[in-house]
Amino acid sequence: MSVRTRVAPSPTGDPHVGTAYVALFNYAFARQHGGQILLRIEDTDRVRSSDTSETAILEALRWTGLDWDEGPDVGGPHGPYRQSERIDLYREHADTLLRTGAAFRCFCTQERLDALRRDQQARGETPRYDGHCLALDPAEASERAARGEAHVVRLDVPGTGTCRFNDGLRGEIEIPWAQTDMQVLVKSDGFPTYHLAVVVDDHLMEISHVLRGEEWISSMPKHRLLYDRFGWEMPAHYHLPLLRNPDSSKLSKRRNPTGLDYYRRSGYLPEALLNYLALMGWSMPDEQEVFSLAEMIEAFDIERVSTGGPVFDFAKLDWMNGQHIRRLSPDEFMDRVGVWAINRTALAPLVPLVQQRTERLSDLVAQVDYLLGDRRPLASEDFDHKRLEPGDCKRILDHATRRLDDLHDWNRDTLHDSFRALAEAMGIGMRDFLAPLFIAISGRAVSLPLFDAMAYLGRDLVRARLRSALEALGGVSKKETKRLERSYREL
RNA sequence: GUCCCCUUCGUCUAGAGGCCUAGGACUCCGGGUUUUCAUCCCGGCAACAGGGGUUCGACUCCCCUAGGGGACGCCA
Repeated sequence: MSVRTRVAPSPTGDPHVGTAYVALFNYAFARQHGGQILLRIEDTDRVRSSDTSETAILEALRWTGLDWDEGPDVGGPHGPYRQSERIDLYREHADTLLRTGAAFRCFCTQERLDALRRDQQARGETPRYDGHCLALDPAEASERAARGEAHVVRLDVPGTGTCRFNDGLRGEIEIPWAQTDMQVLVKSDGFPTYHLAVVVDDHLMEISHVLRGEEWISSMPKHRLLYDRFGWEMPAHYHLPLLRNPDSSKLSKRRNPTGLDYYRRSGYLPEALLNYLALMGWSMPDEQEVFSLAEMIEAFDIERVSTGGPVFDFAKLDWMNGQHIRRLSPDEFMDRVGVWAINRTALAPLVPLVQQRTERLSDLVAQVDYLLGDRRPLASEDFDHKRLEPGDCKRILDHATRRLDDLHDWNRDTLHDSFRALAEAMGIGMRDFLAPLFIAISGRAVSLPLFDAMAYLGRDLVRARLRSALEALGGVSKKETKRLERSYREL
């Protein structure tokens, strides 16, 4: 049987470094075995999925240097590769489950479900659907459904016994069925949930090996049950460890840059990033640390993947990047600088900002240094201001960060509007409000227009600078975080 | 709270019962090369979570405890 793996991102946000991490292992594994890798877009969340996100993810993944044999952009024999275009397939399979009694229609209201969950949690139980609608007569249920009554389709999960399954890295794992919820398979909007879609697609797309994040282990019983109910053979599953913050929690954008865009813009070479990610959980048999993708494929062995959650270490990433940069020939080096930012496309947005402020061409570099490179390191004195206390600055930086995380369209005007509204809500004049932000973003009190600069830098770089500014102000304690959270909510 | 997973230097890891006086890399600290800096080279600090077993012998196997993480959504 030929090896087929897949990478299946959900287009609900910015391209994540974790996606590249999992994609890398899927890629190396498939290529190592002379198999194929495909890319599938998991856009079954109608509310959160967006085309913008999908485009950005594909582009970011391409930037890393990985590619795929089948996907929404390249086509292939198992398409479509976008789940939103496969709805009929899921409906058909849900019907099969309904017909065989493996699943049932559920008409319970959100209120009932919420109350149920509350009670169970109060009693210290794992929240789980109580099977209320299981008692419904299937014929009657489908009649109600046919009349258009809102409902979902749930998986019928046994209440007792144990589910056994195998994880390629950990061996056999047992989870009591009582821990597994009667998962919603089809939402009331007719779209499938992840669990139904992933099983149907992995089977139909002939995936032989699933390499995915560790957070899916607890969903294995649902998937195992679905494969069994469909009478399908289950692919081999390997759950990769999760990338961690320095405090060992799951890598999160609030604490670390998680966007691939951050790494690209900060001047990391994609091959260095990939090399570093490879080291997060895998090592060469001879412990060679600096290597190319081709060398990795050559030597890759899934058995050598370790299970402990690796902490993402920027110091080592920097060293790794330096290793790759120094190995470039002078010609390659010049080319890479060009590809990075010294090209017409990347520079074009800066022209309207700098041209009218320029008398000599040599003025240019000093004006854009913080846009092309890092801004200087900050100290708390940098935020001294005649009308703002350090506490005010913290509040502004914190609230700005929160507001930005909720901002969907990232451009000069939306940034302006959302900050104006925020300043007003906080009762601070726009001029004062912007002062700490200028420092945080540019490192200077006077610089190019703030919103243009932020638009140019992009989400990830801006988030990182705001966080580092907050740290320069002494950081935010747990207690302060709580207070700031409340203060933001009350705006 | 319940269930599951994980546990070697600060960090990433090697180690698949004797090769371990536990090796490498990053960071840090010394020293050398270099007009400065960086690179490069040399050296140093630093770990098998704890407790029971199994065995002639445990970092390696088993159990318990502790710690960390994840899951518990009509999100993926």
